Amino acid sequence: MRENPYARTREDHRSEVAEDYVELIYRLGRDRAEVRTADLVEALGVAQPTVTKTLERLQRDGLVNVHPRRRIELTAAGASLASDISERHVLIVKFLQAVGVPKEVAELDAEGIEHHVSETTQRAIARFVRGRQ
Amino acid sequence: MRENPYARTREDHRSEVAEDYVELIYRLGRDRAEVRTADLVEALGVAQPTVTKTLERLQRDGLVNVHPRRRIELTAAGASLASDISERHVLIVKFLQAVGVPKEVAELDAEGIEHHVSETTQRAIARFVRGRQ
DNA sequence: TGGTTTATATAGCCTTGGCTATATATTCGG
DNA sequence: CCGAATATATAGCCAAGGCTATATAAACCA
Ligand SMILES: [Mn+2]
Ligand SMILES: [Mn+2]
Ligand SMILES: [Mn+2]
Ligand SMILES: [Mn+2]
Repeated sequence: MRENPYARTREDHRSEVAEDYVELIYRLGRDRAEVRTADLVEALGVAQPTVTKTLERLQRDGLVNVHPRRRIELTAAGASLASDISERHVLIVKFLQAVGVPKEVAELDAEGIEHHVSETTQRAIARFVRGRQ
Repeated sequence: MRENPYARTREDHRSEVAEDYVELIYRLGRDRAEVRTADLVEALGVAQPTVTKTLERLQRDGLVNVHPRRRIELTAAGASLASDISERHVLIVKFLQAVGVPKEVAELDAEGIEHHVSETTQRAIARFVRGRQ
């Protein structure tokens, strides 16, 4: 029996916030000495209690360790997820740019698209991007 | 000041369920004499009360007219939105197929991706797809 | 036509992910 | 080192979009 596309999309969305948070923590961690709640508030554009509460869920799910009123760290699982989604993000931006989308717009769209690209599609895109360098 | 990609994605998601419902009602309406709740339940893979409640929201927002215990119709606004999103859906499937994604997988991924493709990107994709026919 | 089956509505519950207001802890400058 | 400023935590609210259980209406058919 054929998979239901709407169910797939709903499923994608259940991991979306987690993916964005760990990717962001991962990326910020390369610049700063440590990543703090305020950094995420700034980057995500949501209210501070939203970040605090979301981090609790991510901790519950084993993706981050939060040292209260101090820094936020990725667990091994969190770092692994972050590096996967980060790679996918970069690839999608390149892909969109390759077909003529301006970088700025590609970045905006990729932030949403990245959560809906299957393994199979990711491989096809990677081949395509490689093939035109 | 540069737009926040996370805010854009959150905004996209606020119209996503509406887009899928009207697109589906539109598409089903071409086969069947009339579209009923049960048809949406089947296609979406959610429980029946979920569809009933969602239709109430869509009616509140002026996208559908629900004749209780009878058929569901699109308003002019609903039909217009449906035709836009339907066109985008078809284009994305073609685009993915053009870079080597199997049709089945393209359909699955497109159902999520379609909600995150900007006007600018849609135009670029359309040019690309046209250019290789 | 009446009884059974099927479809829809209604009640009530849950989690996620938003928000504001405010309390409390940490940090920084004088 | 203390007070002000800043950052974080906590309380409490809300809407969306899921769910199950059950009541009721509509459709079918013997
Ligand atoms: Mn994202
Ligand atoms: Mn999405
Ligand atoms: Mn969709
Ligand atoms: Mn679609």
